[in-house]
Amino acid sequence: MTGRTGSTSPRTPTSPRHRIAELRRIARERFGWSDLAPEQTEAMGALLDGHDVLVVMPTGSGKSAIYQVPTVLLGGPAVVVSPLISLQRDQVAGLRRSAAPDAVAVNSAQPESATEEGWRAVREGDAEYLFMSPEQLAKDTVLKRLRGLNPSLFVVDEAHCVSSWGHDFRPDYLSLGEAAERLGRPPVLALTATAATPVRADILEHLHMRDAEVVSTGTDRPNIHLDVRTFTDDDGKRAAVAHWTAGAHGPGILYTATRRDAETHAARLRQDGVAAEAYHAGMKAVDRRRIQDGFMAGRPAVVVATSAFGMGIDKPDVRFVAHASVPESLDSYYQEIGRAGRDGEPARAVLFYRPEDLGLQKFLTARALDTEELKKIMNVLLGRNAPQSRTRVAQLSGLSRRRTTDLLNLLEEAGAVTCEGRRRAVRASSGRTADEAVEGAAEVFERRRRMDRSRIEMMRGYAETQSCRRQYLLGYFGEQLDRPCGQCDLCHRDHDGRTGTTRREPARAPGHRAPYEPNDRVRHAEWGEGTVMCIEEDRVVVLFEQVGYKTLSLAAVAEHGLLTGA
DNA sequence: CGAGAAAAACCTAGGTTTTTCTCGGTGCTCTAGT
Repeated sequence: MTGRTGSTSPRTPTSPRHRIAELRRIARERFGWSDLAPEQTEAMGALLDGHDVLVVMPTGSGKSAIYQVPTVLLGGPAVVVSPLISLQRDQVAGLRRSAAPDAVAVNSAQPESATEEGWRAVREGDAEYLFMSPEQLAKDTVLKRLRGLNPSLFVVDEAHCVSSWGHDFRPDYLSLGEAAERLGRPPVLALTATAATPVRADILEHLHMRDAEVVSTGTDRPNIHLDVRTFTDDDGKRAAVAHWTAGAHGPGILYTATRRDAETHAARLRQDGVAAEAYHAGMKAVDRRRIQDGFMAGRPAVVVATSAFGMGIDKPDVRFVAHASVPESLDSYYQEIGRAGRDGEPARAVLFYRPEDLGLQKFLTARALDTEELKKIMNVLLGRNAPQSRTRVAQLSGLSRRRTTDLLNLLEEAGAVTCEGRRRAVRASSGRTADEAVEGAAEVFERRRRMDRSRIEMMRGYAETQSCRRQYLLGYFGEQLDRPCGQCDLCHRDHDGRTGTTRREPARAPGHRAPYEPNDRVRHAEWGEGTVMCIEEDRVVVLFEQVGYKTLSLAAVAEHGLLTGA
């Protein structure tokens, strides 16, 4: 096999129909997939035409095929950004077992010899898929080598991580767009199972996607029954969680907010004779692997876990996902319950809710901003005319590399610094003092925090809504469900009337147009412009760009003219 | 923001109540010391 360095594969112009037939043939012969869904071929076709594509499809519906099949036609390696090394391993192993082209991974958890062998295999055309973390793509040496390979696709798997992790936990996610540019800017493909409006915006922006085609199959998972149980005291809730989970039909996952709760709930379930194991990031890697593999194979039947568990779990027959405490957003919640019922059979999502639990989530999203540190960085940059590397800025300001990246991202978003050239060197924007820059960055930080807070409030909204849960949930993701779902606790309450409440009518009388429809653009005097997300019976939820999600009473809106068309 | 542990205060000598303190979630990578 000759090396691929320097060669670009010519794209043969073919008719769309011929091309789809070609994709189907490859899917069948190389991957063993008997058919492709229209959404899959649509996304593949767009990639072959050189477009960027954002795909929002439930896990298990064949998202990976969307880059795996076209890569064969494009004749260049695909760079696949994957958040977890364990995930990379699974994906590499899966491709090696098939008749499809081979895959390799580049990461710190394998011997250097293995990594070198991986580079060689891709260079000489023995492998077509190269899996790596965002952190790898932050390194100059890695980007240089990649550029020499002329990648045909830049794929970001689990792309919601850009939004959920990039802003603090794993800042290298925010530099992936830059990385794609530096390795020659092939078409960018972002894959995720769920993405609300602000998450999509984050993905498109930070991956530098241009005129991206959005392919979405709809978020709804109608076979998952939704249920919320509300409690006032902690002990009562704990007892109910233990009792319900012990009696539930597994396999299932019980999510907790803390590692300690994971341990205590698991111990209690074992006492009750349930094959349950705790799982969290504080455990040894071998134990985590053992529990995950065991769960896939059927034992333990129940994993009691923090949010560390789940990504890459594609077990079809998970029958329930219960939450002993609320997560920090509906984005996370839907991601987690989406692990239930992938086989299409009935499954249950139960949230054990106590308003006080929101406090922990508020704490976890309430990191403080150190303006002194921001100022140090700005003073370093303002004292120099030439652009500085990030490492140099860290040295000069006496801050860690990690912290520096974090703060520079903030300053960049505020327009106080600009990044130049291929090396992402930074310099201060002209005409701004250090204080002004710090103020701007603090504003960006505040806006982000308001958004985080408003997400928590939407979580509260879901738990406390009195209308259909699924309508609320889908509304959050910008989708409309025209009638109550009949598959949640509130719809059941309405149908059998056991609780004595009267059946609730839909928000609008027939033939009468509601004052607002989802996706309407509106303006609020104080909160600025926003988009209507969903309408409950007497309330409307609006996503404002500057302040996040807000729930307004329709009566108050009408009486005081709070919202105007924008 | 809230839970649970530890410390302090209580009223009267070692248990009980009140106050203070600490901790809480996600992973990569590189390096130093076994």
